[in-house]
Amino acid sequence: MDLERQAPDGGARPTGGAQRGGSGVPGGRRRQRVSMADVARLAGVSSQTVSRVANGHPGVIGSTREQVLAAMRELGYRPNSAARALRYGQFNTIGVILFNLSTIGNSRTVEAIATHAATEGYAITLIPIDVPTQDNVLGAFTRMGELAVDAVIVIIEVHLLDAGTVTLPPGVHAVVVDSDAGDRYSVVDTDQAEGARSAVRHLLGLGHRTVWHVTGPQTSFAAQRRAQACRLALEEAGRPVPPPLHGDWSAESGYAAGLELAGEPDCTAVFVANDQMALGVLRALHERGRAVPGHVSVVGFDDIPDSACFVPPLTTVHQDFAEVGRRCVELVLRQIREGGTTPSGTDLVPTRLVVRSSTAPPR
Amino acid sequence: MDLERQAPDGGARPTGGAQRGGSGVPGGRRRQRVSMADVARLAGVSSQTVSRVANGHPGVIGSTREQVLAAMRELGYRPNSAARALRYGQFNTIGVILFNLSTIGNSRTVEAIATHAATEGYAITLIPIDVPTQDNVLGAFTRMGELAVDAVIVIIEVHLLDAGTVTLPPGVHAVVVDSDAGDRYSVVDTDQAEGARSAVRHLLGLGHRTVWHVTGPQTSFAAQRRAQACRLALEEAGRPVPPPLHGDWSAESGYAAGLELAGEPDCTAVFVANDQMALGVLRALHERGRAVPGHVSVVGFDDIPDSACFVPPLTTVHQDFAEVGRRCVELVLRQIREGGTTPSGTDLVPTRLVVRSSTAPPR
DNA sequence: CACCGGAATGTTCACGTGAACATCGGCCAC
DNA sequence: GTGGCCGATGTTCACGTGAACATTCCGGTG
Repeated sequence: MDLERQAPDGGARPTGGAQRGGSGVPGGRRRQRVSMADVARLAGVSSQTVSRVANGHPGVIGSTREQVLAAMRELGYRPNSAARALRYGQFNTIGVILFNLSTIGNSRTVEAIATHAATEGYAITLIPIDVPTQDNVLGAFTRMGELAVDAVIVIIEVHLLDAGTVTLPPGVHAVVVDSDAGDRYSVVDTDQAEGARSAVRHLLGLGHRTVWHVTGPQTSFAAQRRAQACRLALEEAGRPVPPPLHGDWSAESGYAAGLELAGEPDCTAVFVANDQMALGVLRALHERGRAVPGHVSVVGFDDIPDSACFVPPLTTVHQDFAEVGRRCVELVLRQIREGGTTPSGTDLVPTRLVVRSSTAPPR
Repeated sequence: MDLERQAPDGGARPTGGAQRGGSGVPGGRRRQRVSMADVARLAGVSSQTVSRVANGHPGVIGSTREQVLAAMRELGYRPNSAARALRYGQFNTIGVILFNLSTIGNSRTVEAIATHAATEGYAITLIPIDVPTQDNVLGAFTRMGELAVDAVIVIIEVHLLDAGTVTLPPGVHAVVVDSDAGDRYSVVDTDQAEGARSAVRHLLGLGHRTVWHVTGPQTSFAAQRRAQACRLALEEAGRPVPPPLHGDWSAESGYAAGLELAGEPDCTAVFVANDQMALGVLRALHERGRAVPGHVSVVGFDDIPDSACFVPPLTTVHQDFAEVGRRCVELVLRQIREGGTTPSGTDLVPTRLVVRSSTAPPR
């Protein structure tokens, strides 16, 4: 490979036209990068001057700059980020470790992270984890260390199976999404508790005596917090707390819970921990002839786009995933730039109750 | 060079404890990487020997290897991928350019790409595009060129606004998902036509006279192909072709189309181009008192997990996004490894009709 | 006992970039 | 006229790695 490159380099390259053919290579030859030295040779300057032009440094006279720019264009020069990274010890890349990209919330968050990072000149490197164990997270972290990454964002909404919380190597810039590691890392999260509370209060405010709850998987921090806030809100209001039903975020599990709820004659209001399970609940209630919101009111969580088209359109708690992603990037960049202390604490993104047609006063 | 480095290094570093603190840096000092030279010094060998151990090369005697490994562990050494990339001209990273990660299909595909790439030792670098113009794609491509990327996977299911198809710089390893660029690039895609055909045939087979169609956005290749295949299947069977209704993938737009369909008394069967719009159609039909599948049969496309919990559970065409992602990675890796010609052509992933309760013979 | 071969290890260097320093030339003040 | 200064450009070198080549040391062979 190097032989192949150096032969044309010394001989043919500086002759502009020939180089052009070599770089474009429609034929499918291995792409061969153009270096500063190539540009310098064509422009008749030193490679340092090319570097100065490339980085917009002052001290290059106009005519020289023009020559260099022309040479860059002609050769199709692009800086080599590996060399830059080596030089600077900085990579302009943020690593994202996550479990399960198939969740609407997670993919939204990742999208926001990527978009926001891009505007700041950072790229995103993604490492998915199939099974969320402490070992796997650490393994991903090691890979991140080997990769060109300046900081890491960890999106793992699930309790780690073999340890209570995520433990990261110290001294690494990191932000954790949706976890309770707030005392050790920067955490960004939706304000789960406030969201759940607003859902419960909405239902109580309509006149329901109490609110049943369908939880997410017990391994999920978010599910836990929503369930807890739901219970607290009921207790605060002095209402009885019905036993929670457990789901796993899937519509299927919501359906199962809904079938049970349909068998509870005094159940008039349900707060479901996410919209997909709410879809299952709606189906079950419909199949069992329990009208929504006539007999039973239902509130979801997430406000996925589809929820406006459920039958009936779902009252739900809106989560601002984009904002979560944005704040992650901001926090991480601040850490990188200030170079320093990992500020710990939790940054809560507020929610908003979206009232549609699945809730009404009890009859 | 070596003078400056050896002075502090030779002095302070090898003292294990101090170094440890320097590397871990809970205090917040800028993280300073441990290099091969550091390990070599501690182990009392040359850095080349460390390199040999790190890469599992033969020709290192057991005792030496052990010493080096111990030193690595003690210092927490991790190879610097930027330097490796510079050395090899290879980055072990695949770039993914995509428009809209919020689609279930896209996020699934990306997840599969990331997972599969990870098992092959490749990481994923993500660049999202907010508006799918040719310029933006080229811009993303330029960024990819600057970044450490060996190949690119382009996931853009939308016609580019200012040009018919995606045009990529020649001579770059690339795979395109869901596009018609099959004559110039490797393309991986779900077999849209076969899927649409199976949906239509299913409905005709149940005895429906013809099938109405709700399309996706007209800018989408996939939507186009599904619509075309739907029309062809009807024509082949000698059936009349009702005018297609146009949606934009969203449940909302499906709802609008559904309201129109509810006003067509002779409409007994609908093929909707994706499940989310089908959700809207179901809602509209329900609100207008058109029973599904009693009066109207509905078939979707995608088989998103929720569709099993629609009311009624949706008959739909299953898309194997994971397989699409897997094949993308395979193709791209083959191109990287064979170093050569971009094989063009289209690799079609088959679909599967999943029959649930939203279809029945006409009354 | 000189010599050879091969295994273990060390030394040199290049990858592309950019900071630090060196050089060169012109212009101004004395 | 000469010294000094400043602005434009060139030269050197290190970032961390690993291939290629060099060296050392050993046992074995003639």
